[in-house]
This record gives sequence, C-alpha cells and structure tokens, in this order.
Amino acid sequence: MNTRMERQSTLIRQHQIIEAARNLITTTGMEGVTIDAIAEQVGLTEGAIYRHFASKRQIFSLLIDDIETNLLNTVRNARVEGASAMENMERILEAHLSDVESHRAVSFIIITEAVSFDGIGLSSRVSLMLTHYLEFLRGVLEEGIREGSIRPDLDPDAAATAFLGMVQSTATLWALNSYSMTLAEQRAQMWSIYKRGVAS
Amino acid sequence: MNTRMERQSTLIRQHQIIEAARNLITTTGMEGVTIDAIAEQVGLTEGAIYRHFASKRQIFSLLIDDIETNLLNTVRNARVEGASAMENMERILEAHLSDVESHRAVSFIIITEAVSFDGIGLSSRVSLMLTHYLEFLRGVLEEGIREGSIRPDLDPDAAATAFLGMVQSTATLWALNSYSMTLAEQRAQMWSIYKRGVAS
DNA sequence: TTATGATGTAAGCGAACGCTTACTTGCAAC
DNA sequence: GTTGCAAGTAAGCGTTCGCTTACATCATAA
Repeated sequence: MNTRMERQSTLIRQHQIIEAARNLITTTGMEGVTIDAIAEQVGLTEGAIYRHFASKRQIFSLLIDDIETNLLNTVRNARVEGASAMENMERILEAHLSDVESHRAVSFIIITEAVSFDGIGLSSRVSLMLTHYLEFLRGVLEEGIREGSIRPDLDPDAAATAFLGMVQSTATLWALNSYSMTLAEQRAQMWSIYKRGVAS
Repeated sequence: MNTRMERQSTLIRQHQIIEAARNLITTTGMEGVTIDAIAEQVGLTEGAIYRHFASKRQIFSLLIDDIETNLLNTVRNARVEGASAMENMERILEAHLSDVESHRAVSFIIITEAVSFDGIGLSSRVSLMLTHYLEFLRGVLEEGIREGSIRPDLDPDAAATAFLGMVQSTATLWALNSYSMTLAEQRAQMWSIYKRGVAS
C-alpha cells in the first residue's frame, strides 16, 4: 500500500489489521479472510501479522469488539433525550441501516451468523454482542410503554427480536443482491409496518 | 453406521449424503462439513462419495434443492383456500418456524453462509430460493389487500422482507442459545406485532 | 556508540481438505 | 460362468492455511 516501508507500532498495526479484515469480509466474504490476504492489504508479510496478534482468532475477537462498540455507539447516539420512544426507534432503525449500508456493519451481520457457527469459541462473544444490542432496544421500548406511545401489552423481547430481524433480512437480501439497491425506501416501508405493530 | 458393508445405488447414497451434510451443519457448523466427515457418517470412504457426486459444491446444490422444495411445500401447505390472508400468514409463520425448529435452522445457516462464504455459485442459488419464498409471501399479502384484510397502502415487498426477518432473527437467536428455548411463545408475540403492522 | 528490544522478512513446517488414481469387489445380464 | 459395469477401498497428490523459526533492520535510551 505504501510505496515506502515504514515501521509502525503495534497499536497502529492492530488497527490497520482489523480494518483490513473488515474490508476483506465485505469484498471477498469470510472465506477470503486469510492471514496472507490481510498481510498483503496492510502491506506486510504473514509473519509480521503475528508480531501484533497471537492468532487469527484474536484478530476476529478485536474486530468484534470494534464492531460492537461502533454499533452500540451508533444506535445510542441516535436516541435523543427529548424525543418520544417511537421517534427514537425510527432514528435507531435509520442509524443502524445507514451503518449497514456504509459497509461498516455488514461485518456485523455476517459475523453474527458466519462466525457463530465456525466451531471455536467466538459464538458466545457474538451472542453477547447481540444481547447488548437487544437489551438496548428493550430499554427504548419499555420507555415507550411507560410514556404511553407504545402499547402496554407489547412483549419488548419479541419486539426487539422483530426489529433485529428487519435489519437482518434487509442486510441479507442486500448482500445477496451484491449491495446494489438503496436501503432508504425499504427502510421507510419497513418502519411503517413496525410502527403500527408496536404503537399504542 | 452399518456393521455389514452393503453396496447401494447412487440414488440412495445421494440421499444419505445430503442427509449427512444436513446433520453435520447443525452439529458442527458449516466448517465441519468435510467430505471425510460426510463419508464417515454415511459409512463410506472419501473416494466413494465421488462415485455419487462430482464435487462438494454439487452436494450443497442438491441439499439446497431439497431445502427449497421442503420449505416451499411447507408454507404452501399451510395456506388454505377458504381462510383469510391474515389467517394464512399466521399459519405460514407457524409452519415455517416449526420447520426451522425441526431442522434446527439448517436452511438459515446455509443462507447466511452463502452470503459470507460462497466462493462459487452457491450465493445465486440461495438468492433464487429466497426470491421464490418472498414471491410466495407477496402473493398471500396481495390477496389480503384485494380481500380487504390487509391495508391497501402496505408495500408487499417490505412486508415480505419483514416477515422473513422475523423468522431469521428468531432462528439466529435460537441457534446462538444452543436450540434451548421453545419457539411457540416467541411466535405468538411476534405474530401480534406483525398482525397489527399489516392489518387494515 | 552501542546494545537492546521491537518490527520486519523469507522460508518452510505440519495439518487439513478437495479430489484423483489404481486397484478390488460384488451384482446382474447374457 | 463369464463378462462388464457400478460401487467400494487405500493411498496419495497438490494446494491452502495458520503459524513458527532464523535471521535482518530500525529506533531509541543508556
């Protein structure tokens, strides 16, 4: 990548490496994420990668940390104090789908499913990330029930899962369509369904 | 598997092989589906597998055919002539989730792995399966619009995608929870949300 | 200046995997 | 009963991949 070879600290390299992994996931799929491919994208050799990470699994682990932080920040920032819970849910949907569309959360969806079945212990880590995400959604929904904008007989658990499902299926179809369509209109239509489903 | 070795026809072996593949996906994840593992489960050696399939990809191809046939049959049978579209949608949700529960979500693992792993033509094949499924849902929803039980301003595309998402997220969380919970109650809560979302 | 630790390379090890090859065994038609 | 083909095995080929090793080089602090 750089014409001139420059030595960098582990901190910087670690960041470059997980960024390369994230990029590779969206461009070539999970299959294409090899140490060699990562090294090439960063502009190093395989061996150098192991100066900064002990294993491939550790790379994914840090990537998931990064994805979780990014995702939770995104949706938390979308929630504003003064707004109603319903307004907040709509903002969250928009923020999350924008995140998906900007390719930053594509790895969220992909890792959520792909990594969770790949044998090693990453599945519990991914499960934890989803738990945090669903907990956050539940908090917003419960606030809506208290303030009256959401129907009191709603099951917040199911509503949070359904919300996740909307994002998930949209992202899945979008990925299978080679990221060609725009998610904005789909989002509006989705929201009109979800809104009626949970509003009081 | 069998104590005595018996020669079997290709037709029978093909069926045993995709059954072994399906089984391996649920127990070990996509990563664990190797020709060797399949052969062992059928009670053969690796070489024998290639008497009945030309490639691993062909095995998955036939498995997806089987999954699609099974899924479409399931949801089509859930739709009854006399019932309203809303009743039919509820039946379809129940049928699909029962299918997920009995097959331990194999189809969705395939879908998400196709998105992320692929390599070769698997992704377009899976995309086609989803298209057929969504087309079917759209048909039911449009019938509901015509008969008046579903609101006329509903976007059938978005509604079908949202429906898929409900099943998808439920299956994902269920798999991450090691298939421990029962999907019946979750289904009822989900339906009450979706029903309000699409009903007129 | 020098020595020391962190960063880098080149080469290759060992295991796994998809698939092939050379050969054997059983079944069934003539 | 022989012949011919389908179904099976054992062995291994070629590649890929995660990771290690032996060695080089730069940065900096004593």
